[in-house]
Amino acid sequence: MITSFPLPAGWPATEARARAVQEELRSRVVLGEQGPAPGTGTVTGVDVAYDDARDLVAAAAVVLDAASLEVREEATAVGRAGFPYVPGLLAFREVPAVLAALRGLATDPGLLVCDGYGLAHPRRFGLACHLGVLTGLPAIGVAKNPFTFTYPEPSGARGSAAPLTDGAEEVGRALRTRAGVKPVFVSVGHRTTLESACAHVLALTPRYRLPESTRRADALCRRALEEASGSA
DNA sequence: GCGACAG
DNA sequence: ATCTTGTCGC
Repeated sequence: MITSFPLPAGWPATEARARAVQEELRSRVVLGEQGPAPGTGTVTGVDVAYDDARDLVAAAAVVLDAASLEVREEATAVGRAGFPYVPGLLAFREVPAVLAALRGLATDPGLLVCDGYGLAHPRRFGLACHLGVLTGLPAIGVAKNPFTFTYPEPSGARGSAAPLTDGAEEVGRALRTRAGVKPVFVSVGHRTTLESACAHVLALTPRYRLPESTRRADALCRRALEEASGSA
């Protein structure tokens, strides 16, 4: 079923307003909190898939048991994308759909694992920060690319990490989740620390480069998009 | 001005 | 993100 996503208060219509919203909301990011202990409670992966031709966006939220990585609950939401993809403004394209999917969960999401950045962002307010602030949940960002940031290559061993930097500032970490495979780029979203975020990511990657939470959410939102496209 | 640029 | 064949490896 295709729905119309409710937009959060003050939702911007232009890029300039969107950047202003980021500048304003970033003061609400809570840093320094330890956050949930890796391997305990629940962890929720969120991801979004698109069908640009039909202007469809599908979001998925998959709750995993943090210890066993078994799926506890899943939810999806499909609707129209209300914002184009603009580097640095990804959240405005994905947040309404993700919030709709999260509202469909009965289980406590625990930690939110987002596909993209948190503090590793031009204005230090990436998708993971945005979702964290709007939901109040602890959140982290796990991206597949370093974006505009730089990092020294971490050693080839799983678990090795190197700082992801913007000038002299460490905005995240390049973390090797599989030996000899390109690292993932982890950053803090809300209510947790970079060390804890990296520990969570390692706990979520026993076998593949990307967190199980992300892989499950990715597969689910693609499926939801297929079903919606087929019946539209 | 031009290129780069999370998903 | 998405478009796409074959291919190497566990």
